[in-house]
Amino acid sequence: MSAKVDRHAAELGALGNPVRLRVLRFVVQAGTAGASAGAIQAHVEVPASTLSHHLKRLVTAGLLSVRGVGTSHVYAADYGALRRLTDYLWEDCCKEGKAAKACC
Amino acid sequence: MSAKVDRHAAELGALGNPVRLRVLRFVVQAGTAGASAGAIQAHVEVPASTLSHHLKRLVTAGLLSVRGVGTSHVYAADYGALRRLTDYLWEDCCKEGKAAKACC
DNA sequence: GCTTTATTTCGAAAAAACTAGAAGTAAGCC
DNA sequence: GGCTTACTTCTAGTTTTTTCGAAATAAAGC
Repeated sequence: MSAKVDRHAAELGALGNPVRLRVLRFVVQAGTAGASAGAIQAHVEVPASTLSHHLKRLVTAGLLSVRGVGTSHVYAADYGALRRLTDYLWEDCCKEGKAAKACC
Repeated sequence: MSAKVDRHAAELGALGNPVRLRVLRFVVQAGTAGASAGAIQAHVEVPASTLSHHLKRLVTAGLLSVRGVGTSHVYAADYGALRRLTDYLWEDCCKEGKAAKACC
């Protein structure tokens, strides 16, 4: 029960960095085909070793998946995980509020 | 333009901690009336000084607002900010994808 | 098998986050 | 004015994050 909060907090923490957030959005926009580490690097413009570290964290958090294609590593978004995460933030919104309809 | 990414990354970073995520959900569920620091503390069970630190960060990130009521400090969620944040993650989803309808 | 290309792992230093006890502030009550 | 309640700020120690050059790995092509 508490594991759920921890997992989602880890996911949010993974997104709580400008470089990683830009990476995630780039990959989300790339669709199910995903994007290679090289393509991502061209977009975010950070050293390869730094990017690799950030990609690893996004994968560990479960927001991205990797697959090897030749010498390239292709990253794709886990849309299900992302949906569950955004839904979680709004879960039971205003359940205590009486006259509160404006919020959700 | 880059400020937007940075701001949202700061918001996500603010949510990237189990204690703060539990706080946000509690306050979101409390509706527009909000919840006092004391009520929040009873829910998350951390020392007052630790909680105060976390609350401050959520306010600084713009996800929560505070107002003083007597000796109490009442925190309320900024539903607009939260909505903009969750929308941002899905913005332009699959815009590069051809046969990708399943994701969004 | 050697070279190139693509990316990850190692290592190490600087910055930031997390935690919490102790002390401070501020409103309300007697 | 003094006491209580409700929080916040100060201070400090520990852990985590962030960064990136250099070295390592791994698949392909010649």
